[in-house]
Formats: sequence, structure tokens, C-alpha cells
Amino acid sequence: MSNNSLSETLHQLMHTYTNLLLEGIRQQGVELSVTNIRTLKGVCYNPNSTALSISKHMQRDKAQITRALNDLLAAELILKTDNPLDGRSQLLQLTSKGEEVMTKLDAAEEWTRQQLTKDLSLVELALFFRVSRTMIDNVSTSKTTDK
Amino acid sequence: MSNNSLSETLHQLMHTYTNLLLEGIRQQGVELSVTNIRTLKGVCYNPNSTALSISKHMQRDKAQITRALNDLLAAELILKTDNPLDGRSQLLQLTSKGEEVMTKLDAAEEWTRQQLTKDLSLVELALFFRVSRTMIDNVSTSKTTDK
DNA sequence: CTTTATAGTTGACACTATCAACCTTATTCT
DNA sequence: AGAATAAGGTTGATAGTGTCAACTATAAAG
Repeated sequence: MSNNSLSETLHQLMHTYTNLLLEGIRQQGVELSVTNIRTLKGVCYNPNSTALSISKHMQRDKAQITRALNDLLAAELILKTDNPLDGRSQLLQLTSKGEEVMTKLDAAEEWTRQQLTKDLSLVELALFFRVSRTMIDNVSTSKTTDK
Repeated sequence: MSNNSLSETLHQLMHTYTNLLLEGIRQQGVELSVTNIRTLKGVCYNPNSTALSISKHMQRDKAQITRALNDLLAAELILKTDNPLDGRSQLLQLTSKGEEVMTKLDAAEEWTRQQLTKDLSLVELALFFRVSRTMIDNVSTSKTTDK
């Protein structure tokens, strides 16, 4: 319980969330790491995604994306097809197996959300999201403008 | 920016926070990892702390604490003294150098908090903390009771 | 048609988290 | 007291995460 600093609160919240999410994912019989799951979600929700578009979208390192995509390819959850508009890149899409897994992941994520937020009103939750977004934007906007 | 799920929001918030905190810490001329910093804070804010008390307090693995304490010892930020009440454990305390570093860390953390929350009212922030705490407790209490 | 930029891959490294095995000291039980 | 068991702490191993730099290949600009 301990410290009430922003730092400790965020660390504990993240730790709690991640473990609970993994538990939900395992319950669904899926064996992917959180990073790979996020990447899969990226492919799912971004039409005509490429490795770079996902990297930018999630603000994560290209290298990490490459490796995650390799894992997803090996698990036959996604497909790469040559990008007709650019010989350097490939377009990404889910396989039908990937779609199935996404359904399970959505269920796991929803289950996790319910566990975490069971005592919270919609208003509280909405404000939580809004505050979180404000914090993120407070930093990332100033970062992108001065570069 | 992308997905509004709880998952993505938390990941982005954590990513933003951690990087900004590290930036603040580096500005203060401190070269410690976030884990070591949290451990140092644990020693600082828990009187008569031992490795185990810190481990429990922060809900982190014993092994991780041992290694963090070794780093802090090597950096001469903490001292171990034999626990007169239990020959298996040692009591931990900050050295004067450790106190100095803690002062810098507090400044860095405060700077980070200000950056992140500059557009937020005290009421919003308090609610954010309360909601976070509720989420953490929603899970950790049910975990500890059914074990 | 050379220079420069972009998409993606690979290697290396630091940090974080978790588990199991182990050693030493305390505690409990008989 | 002595054996069994538990608790504090250390170590090794392994998986996952995040970041940087170097590199290949294509594309775009001059």
C-alpha cells in the first residue's frame, strides 16, 4: 500500500494491470507476451498497416516491432504481403487464426477492465481517462514541437 | 493518438512518465535505474527496513531487492547493519551520500509531476489518485484474501 | 546518375520481472 | 536437547521490455 507518490501509484497500477491482463489472456488459452499482443492489436486496428506505421502509431522502436511481427508471423497470426506502392515495405493483415486470437484478447481485456473498475462509476472512469490523456499529451506534444 | 483502451492508455502513461522521470533524474546528475531508485526510496521511507520488509512493502520479488540493494551498497548510498533481533537479516539505512541523492530524487520526481500535471486541477488529480488506488485495491485485496 | 532519405532488419546491451535452488539462522515440536 | 520446519537472504537462470547503432534494400531528389 505504502507511498502515495505519483511514481509509486503508477508503478503499482501498471504492475497490477499487466499481471491481471496476462492472467486473463492465459485463461483464454493464448500464449503471447503483452508486447506481441499490443502489436497484434496494432495490425488489427490499423488498416493497411506496415511495420513503420505501427511503430509510429504506438510510439515504439522499429526494432521491437520487427521482432514482434516475426513472432506473430511464426505463430501464423498475421500475413505480410508486398506493398505495391513501396518495394521496401510490406502490408500487414491478420490471418483468420489471428482474428480468432483477437476475439479472445478483446474478451481478456474486457474481463481485466471489469475486474479493475468494478467499484468505479462511469464518470470517475471517464475522468481517469481524461486525466491520463492530458498527462500523456502534456509531455508528448511539447516533445514533438521542439524537435 | 490511437487506441483509447485502458491497456493502451496505461502503457502510454507509464512510458511517458518513466522517460520523463529518467530525464529529470539525469538532470540532477544521478545515474541510477528506476528500480534502484524505488528501492532507495523504500529504504528511506521505511524506518528499520530490511530486505524483506521492502520486498513486501513494494510487492516486489526478494531477488530483485537483493540485487538493487547490492547496487546501492556499491554506490555507497546505503548501509547494512546486523539486525540485533534476527541474525538472518540486516537493517538498512541511508548514508549521508544516500540522503543527498534522495534530495535530488525528490526534486526530480516533483519536477516530473509538475510537467505531467500542469494543466490539471488539484481536484482532478486527487480523483485520479483515488481511482488508481481503487483499481489497485480491487485486485490486490482479492488476491491476498483468497490465498 | 549520384546523393540522400526511408523501410526494415539485425546485433548488442541495459533494465525489469519471476522462479527455483540453496545457505544460514529461527522456531516449533516432541 | 535434537529433528523438522519455516523464514531471511543470496544466487543462477530465463523471459520480456526498451533503446541505440549499424546495416541492406529500395525510393526520391538533385
